[in-house]
Amino acid sequence: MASSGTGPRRVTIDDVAQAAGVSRQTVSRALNDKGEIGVSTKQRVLDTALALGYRPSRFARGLVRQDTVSVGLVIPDLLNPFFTEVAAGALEAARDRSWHVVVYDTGDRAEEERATLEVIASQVDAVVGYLSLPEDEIDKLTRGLPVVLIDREHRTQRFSSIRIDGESGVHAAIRHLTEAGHRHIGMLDHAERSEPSIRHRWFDAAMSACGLDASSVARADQSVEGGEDALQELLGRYPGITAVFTFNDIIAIGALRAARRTGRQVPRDLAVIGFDGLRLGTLVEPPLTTVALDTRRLGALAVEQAARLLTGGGPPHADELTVRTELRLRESA
Amino acid sequence: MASSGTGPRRVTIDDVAQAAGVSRQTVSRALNDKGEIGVSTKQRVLDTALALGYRPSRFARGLVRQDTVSVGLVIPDLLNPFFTEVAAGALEAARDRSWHVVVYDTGDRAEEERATLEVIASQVDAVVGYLSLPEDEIDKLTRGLPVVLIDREHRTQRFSSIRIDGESGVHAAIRHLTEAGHRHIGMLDHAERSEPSIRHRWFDAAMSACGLDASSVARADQSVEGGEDALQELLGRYPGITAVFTFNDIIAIGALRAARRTGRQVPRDLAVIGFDGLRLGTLVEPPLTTVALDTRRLGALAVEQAARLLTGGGPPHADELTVRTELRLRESA
DNA sequence: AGCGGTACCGTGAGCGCTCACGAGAGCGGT
DNA sequence: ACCGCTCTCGTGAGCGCTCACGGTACCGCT
Repeated sequence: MASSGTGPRRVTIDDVAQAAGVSRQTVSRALNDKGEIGVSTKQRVLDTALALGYRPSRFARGLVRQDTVSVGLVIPDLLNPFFTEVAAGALEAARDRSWHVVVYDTGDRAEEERATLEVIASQVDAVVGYLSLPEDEIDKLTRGLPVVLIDREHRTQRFSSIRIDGESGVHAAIRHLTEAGHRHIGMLDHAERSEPSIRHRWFDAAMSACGLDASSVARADQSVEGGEDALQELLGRYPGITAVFTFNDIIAIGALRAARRTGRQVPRDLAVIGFDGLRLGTLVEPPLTTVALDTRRLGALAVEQAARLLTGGGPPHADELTVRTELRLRESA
Repeated sequence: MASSGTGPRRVTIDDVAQAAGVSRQTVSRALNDKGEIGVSTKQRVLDTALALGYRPSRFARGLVRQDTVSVGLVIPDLLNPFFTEVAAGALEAARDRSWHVVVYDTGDRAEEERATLEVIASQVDAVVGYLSLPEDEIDKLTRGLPVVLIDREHRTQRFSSIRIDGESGVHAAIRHLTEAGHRHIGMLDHAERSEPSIRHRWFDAAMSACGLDASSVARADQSVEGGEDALQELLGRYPGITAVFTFNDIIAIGALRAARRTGRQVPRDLAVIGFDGLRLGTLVEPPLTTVALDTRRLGALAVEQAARLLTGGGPPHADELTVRTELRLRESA
């Protein structure tokens, strides 16, 4: 599985000790900058250690002084800017705790996720991230490991999760559109697990609160291309649409491109509002209006919750587990 | 430093063994799905393990069967799409080897990089990434650990590095511009370590090969805003400029924005060519012409080289350590 | 009864390191 | 000469786990 093979035995602390004519403990002292050691001996030990190519075993060290924590961060696709930002937030929070973060990119494949969880269980102290496997399977694979899910509903008490509260944000978005005179608003939903997404439910609620019909929906892959295709389909099926709300910014950007390609001016001919508030949205033309949330906080909260689970700290306040959203007006709507 | 404190002793394999009325070995067999164990005993052991909340120590396990490798990936800013892609490449290559990747984001601060390297030395088997500290300091902090630098020149034999060969790509870019009639071409260089970058040297060489003057240069921070500011400055100092080549795509995108803001049409009034070939470049308006390289391969090669260093494999061919570039024509030039 | 074989399970050792302790040397003070 | 103390270094134990053994029970067969 790895490097060892039948190669030469690794250089241990005892080898160094013997070569330098001292005891293990003295070598340890030299390497860890502890006191209780003469300067000349220290230098001699350090030299021989270097000469022998000695490198302490992190396992042996970790075994005795149990002071390092590492979390596994599992995400479907690091190249998706949304997950990148989540990861960045997690890394930052981990750094504050001097935790180590082992990152796994599953490529959005269930099989990879399974394999990752399998191997992760024996490598980290907690798991954090976007998991898509069924709960019972996750439970089985992680065997008691603390698990923090991000943006996912779950039934069992077995897991924690960080939630996104998009209700008010989506509401504000739809209200904004109606105030601009839009009556026929469509949505590009994400195609996950056949059932409609939570974001779609927020859309439904907001639409009916405004007395509008929310049935103009198309499904999109979570990619720019997916957004392009889906907008084409949506406009084909419901030609009267003057505005779209999308599952996320990536899809919205696809919609922007498709709109341009079909000769529509945004927002004049078609208003577009995304979801996530990615930085990327400021770079496209026109800059994307979006229901923004603090993505980095999403990752940060996840590791903080993992920390609580690990130390057995009390249950957190609900708002420590949810991030709120707000409408961020730019130029696409 | 971490969770332990004076908390209750952790549950060990012996605790489980005692509670289940069996030996350690039997517990081990149950947990690792080895044979030589009765089904009923196995179930009983598994149950008590779950009940006690037992989780095997990765250190103890790693110590005895030394079969897990992990690399530390150090990058200045995960949110910079370039580094994101490099990281993705590294993750993928690591997955192929079933290695673990511990990611550290230094935020481009020397102090963080130092702290990271310090802690990394006792946590991983090799270090890979973008390091900006002086060589001797890196050497001191990593103490014999295999280190693979990306896109950085180095003097000592102590390190390996993955190089970018931008010469032909930049040449093609400049040639493309001259063939389009441009005579006055500027560059937005990155402001690192006061000396001009290697990319700037390629620019110099390509310009003089075309018989042009390469002195119109401004320095930019490695961000969109940095690119905006720098283009303003460049156009202020050299008003005759009709085309710019930039240190990277991020800066180029800033240039695009600044051009639009100042009422210039790209590429009609100003041609822009970036460097890196980020996906992001396809999303901006107009799509960015760029000197493209395989960023993900950059990361992948780095971990592959780390693997060679770890196994003491022979020296690689030179082209296994460099990635080439090519001009990718889109619409900004 | 005796034998080999199979299915289970336990025992010692050891992975490489650090921690708590103790030991010796040297030195000054009384 | 004695005690104290400081500085330096070594020794046993143990972190939690797996591996290579060795042992017991029970089966069927000659």
